Amino acid sequence: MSSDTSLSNLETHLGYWLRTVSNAVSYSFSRKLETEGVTVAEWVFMRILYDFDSLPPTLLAERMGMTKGAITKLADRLIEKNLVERKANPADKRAQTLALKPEGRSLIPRLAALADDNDNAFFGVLEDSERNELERLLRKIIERRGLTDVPTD
Amino acid sequence: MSSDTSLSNLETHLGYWLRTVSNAVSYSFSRKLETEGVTVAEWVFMRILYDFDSLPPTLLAERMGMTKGAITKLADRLIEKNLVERKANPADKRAQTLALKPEGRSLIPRLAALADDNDNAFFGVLEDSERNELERLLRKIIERRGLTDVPTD
DNA sequence: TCCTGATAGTTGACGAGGAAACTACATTGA
DNA sequence: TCAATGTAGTTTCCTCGTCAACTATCAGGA
Repeated sequence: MSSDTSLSNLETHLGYWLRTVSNAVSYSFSRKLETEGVTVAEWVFMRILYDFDSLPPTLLAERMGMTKGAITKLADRLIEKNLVERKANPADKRAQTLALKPEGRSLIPRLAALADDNDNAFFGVLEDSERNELERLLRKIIERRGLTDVPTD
Repeated sequence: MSSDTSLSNLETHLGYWLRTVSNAVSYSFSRKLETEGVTVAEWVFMRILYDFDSLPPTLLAERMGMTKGAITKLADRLIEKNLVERKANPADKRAQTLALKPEGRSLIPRLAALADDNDNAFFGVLEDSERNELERLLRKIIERRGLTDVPTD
């Protein structure tokens, strides 16, 4: 139909493929997490907290590539669900710190299992060497580019 | 600190890396497209239409992995911007068809250039062979899994 | 014919982020 | 000491997508 044969195609952009696969993976993951009443962002949030006693919202925002505002709301939701708690910082009344409650902590293994399942469902079709290569390439992009292009406020 | 050393880590999931890179790429792309007053979804929508005289919303939805409802709204926005038009189908009064207006069509080359730029900015750090491999792996996943895990209504 | 069930597209409620303005507190330095 | 500036989080408004209910139309029998 169209004319200009030299015009780049959707499929010629790696960003297109990346978005397509990533959306499918995340959508499927969100469906699985739904059974535990949790979203993908909430999983990431909690999984990060799992490795720390507590973290300030700003750090969470940075690690998750989200704005502070989004973290405030994410934390609100998790507190509402009784999975996370806010702790005041006596040394600085502006600051606070977020931590998993025992209820949240005990949920993590089940969520991790779902994450494993989901990853397998998609990347299990690749050979081990291919999975390694995919990870290497993705890491390389992040490494070289930094994650500069992400909302920071 | 945390206890269970056998628990899978965020970074062990390819889905995590995929999401991270994909978000960065899309976010950066959306910033570039903003200069032309268009979103990423609008670009994809228009680029698909560019290769056809016209398509029914249902087909667009399928190709884009979005719901019919989202397509309705996306089309509304593009019509509002005078880039796309709805055509009635005389043979079936329920059906309709979407097509680029000349204004929309003439915008495509500029948008394609931005897509090229963006792709380069991220994937230019890879060797040619690495880019090919990345595309191959992503295609393989889609091929084997189908795009079953995407909202369908 | 007309009734039943499928199909095309729309709508409204909702959830989740971004942007930017805002509040409260802290720090610095004249 | 205290004004100016900086920093931590919150809030409001906006956009965009899903979901599910809805309208309109069509197709296939009894």
